[in-house]
Amino acid sequence: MDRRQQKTRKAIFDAFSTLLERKNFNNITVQEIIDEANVGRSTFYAHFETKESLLKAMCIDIFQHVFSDDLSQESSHDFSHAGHDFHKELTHILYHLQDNRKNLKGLLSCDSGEIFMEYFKEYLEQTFPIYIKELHYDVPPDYLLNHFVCSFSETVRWWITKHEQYTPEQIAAFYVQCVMIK
Amino acid sequence: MDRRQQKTRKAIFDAFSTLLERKNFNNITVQEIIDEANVGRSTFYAHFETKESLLKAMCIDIFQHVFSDDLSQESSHDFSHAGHDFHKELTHILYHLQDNRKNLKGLLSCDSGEIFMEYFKEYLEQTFPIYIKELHYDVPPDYLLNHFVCSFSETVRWWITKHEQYTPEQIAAFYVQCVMIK
DNA sequence: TATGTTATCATACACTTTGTTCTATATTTA
DNA sequence: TAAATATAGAACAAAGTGTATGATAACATA
Repeated sequence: MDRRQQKTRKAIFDAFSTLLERKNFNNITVQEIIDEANVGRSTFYAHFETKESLLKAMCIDIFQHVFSDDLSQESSHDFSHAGHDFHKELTHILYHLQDNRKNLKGLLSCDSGEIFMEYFKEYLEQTFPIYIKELHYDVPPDYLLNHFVCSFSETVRWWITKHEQYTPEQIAAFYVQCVMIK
Repeated sequence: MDRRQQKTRKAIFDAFSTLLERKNFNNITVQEIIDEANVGRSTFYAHFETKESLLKAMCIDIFQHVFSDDLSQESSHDFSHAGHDFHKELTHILYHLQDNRKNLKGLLSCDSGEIFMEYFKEYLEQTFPIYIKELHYDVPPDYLLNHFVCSFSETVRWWITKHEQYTPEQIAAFYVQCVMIK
């Protein structure tokens, strides 16, 4: 990739991130991003079709780091250890998210929040099934998956936006305690 | 209230509802609402400041019906009956929501979904505490409340948008089973 | 019924934002 | 070095927003 493209892309990402700390996604204009990034108008549109494309690209960027080294490949998944592995995987994800908390606070603000959460859930829907497939609830399987996925993503939102004082381990413990019937 | 105002308000609400069935909130323009409602431009702005105000007004309208006759006033709240009352209250809310499912499907579509969900959660946050105050989890109280509220609102979204075949009783049962540790 | 009040309509308007197109310039790659 | 490519900057059309105006119609009330 051309160094110029890399620099431009980074400048736009950084500018977007800076703006997200100050204001809602919907109230940020392309012009502001351009000014903050110190980049030409046509240059921005050479990289991203719309403001939404930029948001999506940033989400994908974050999730690539969070879900790249997949713990589910590393550890055993006997039924007996399922709870323990699940807890480990969650903590792992939470640590990666904590590294991005500066960006996440902006992404989770009001309007862009829904978009971020949608992508987040997509990843979780791929990750969670192996951990909950052994559970026997009397509910439709896709309801159960939705419940686990939504509860966790909302836990993350609760943590990042309002309760940063807790550690990833604590957050994982809160979640598991509420969601796992013993 | 002037009959003309009532008629205009209803026309705008109906138009908005119709448009929400066809397209996302963010892609609906004020001009489209005006055309569909067959109402003058300045008339629209005499009623609502922005498109978002209209959305908010519609949400409030729905929730007024859903949460108006508050079951929590009617029934006993001994600890022993808490579970039963909670189930009854949930079913009651779900029936009201089912009556509005035509509007809700539109409101829950992508972009406006977040806004609807926010208001919905505000109401639930007022309704739920009495039902969960007796539960003793080792998690922060506001995390627990957030967990119950989010799980239920996401249950509603799951139901309205994708699984309308279930009855309110079934949905309430799914939720309670997943959320209540026995 | 007569009268003052108020909501509506239609139009026009200034303003903001968007996304495209163009050319000259600078940077990169081979 | 030469060809290819990314950028800056400006200009542009198009779409949407919210406001202001005066004429008309519907309303409430005495």
